[in-house]
Amino acid sequence: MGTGEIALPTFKRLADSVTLIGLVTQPDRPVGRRSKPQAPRIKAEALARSIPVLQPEDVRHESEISAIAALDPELIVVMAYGQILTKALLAVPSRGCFNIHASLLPRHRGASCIQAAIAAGDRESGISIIKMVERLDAGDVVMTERIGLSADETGGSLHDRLGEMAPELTMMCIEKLAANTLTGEPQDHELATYAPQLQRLDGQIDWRLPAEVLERRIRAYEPWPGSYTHFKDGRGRPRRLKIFADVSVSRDVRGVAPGEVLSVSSSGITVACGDGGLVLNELQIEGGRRLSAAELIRGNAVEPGEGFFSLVSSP
RNA sequence: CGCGGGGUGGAGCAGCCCGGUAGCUCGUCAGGCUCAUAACCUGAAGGUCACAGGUUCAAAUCCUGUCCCCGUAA
Repeated sequence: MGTGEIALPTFKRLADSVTLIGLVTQPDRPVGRRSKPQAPRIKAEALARSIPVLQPEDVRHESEISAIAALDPELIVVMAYGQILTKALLAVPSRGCFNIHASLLPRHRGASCIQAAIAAGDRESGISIIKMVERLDAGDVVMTERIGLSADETGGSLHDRLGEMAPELTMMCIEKLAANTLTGEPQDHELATYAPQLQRLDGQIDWRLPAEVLERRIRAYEPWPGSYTHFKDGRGRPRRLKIFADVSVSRDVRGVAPGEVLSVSSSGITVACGDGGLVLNELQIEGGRRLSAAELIRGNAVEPGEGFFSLVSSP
């Protein structure tokens, strides 16, 4: 069971190595500019291999569970599926349900575990495979693999690295399971943290936060949900400004209101934060292309003293 | 036909509302200044103003249609 892109490498590996009797993934959702329903990529992969695909709107429903049970699975592997499995479903496969989770559990349980690791400033993250229980991401850990995070790590880069790591670990897990040598270790629930699902609005920057926090968050939220703020253009219209992960922290910034532009040069636009300042190097005005600070300055008059701001003031 | 921006010399933008053959910053090329330079000075090249049709003496600018790019919603 899986939906997210991160599950693709593992899905392909499983399809090549074991008998996949079915894929359960989220229904096609309308996405994009013309609201075209779009199928998860993993669905196309499954169809190309003639693997049956189920796309229940809600897997908690009895009829959906029996449809899965009808396939008579020995094992269910879950990765970035997007729905919570109920007790009844967890009991379907004879060898159980295992979840491949993109963080070092018990740290960062939940949907945005990858972003959370970077935003929290963690030095390392990794993949955990757990035996699933009813409580979200709380089952015994059966496999773990760690990797270090680099200083310029983004959500996207970590996502891809973890996605590539998962197949190997998954296969090891399955081999041990087949040999009856798989053991699990209970999580220390006291240490658990939760990373709730992110919304677009979460990408709005609150300049009152310390620059270091924002810098990490901007990296974590790239490319999803992305980071943005607003500014007033030449005609005074508030316009959305996307901020990409090429940012750095500027130290000696004092006595300036958060959100105020401190300096503008081809080497970046410096904005005051709650503590310190952020130097923005790569930006995109809504409707426009993604530009370096140098390019943006040429056509758009950004002056020191102007304010960047949030349209929805967060409490 | 979800909502909203936008398509103007190589790049980023202004001009469009109040029609009269195009401007700014940067880049490129040539020359100069300089120990030197991404700095400065002088000059030059480079644009069917997305495309098609319409209105008009005259359209980047007004009207209609088409294509393309971008942001964003459930």
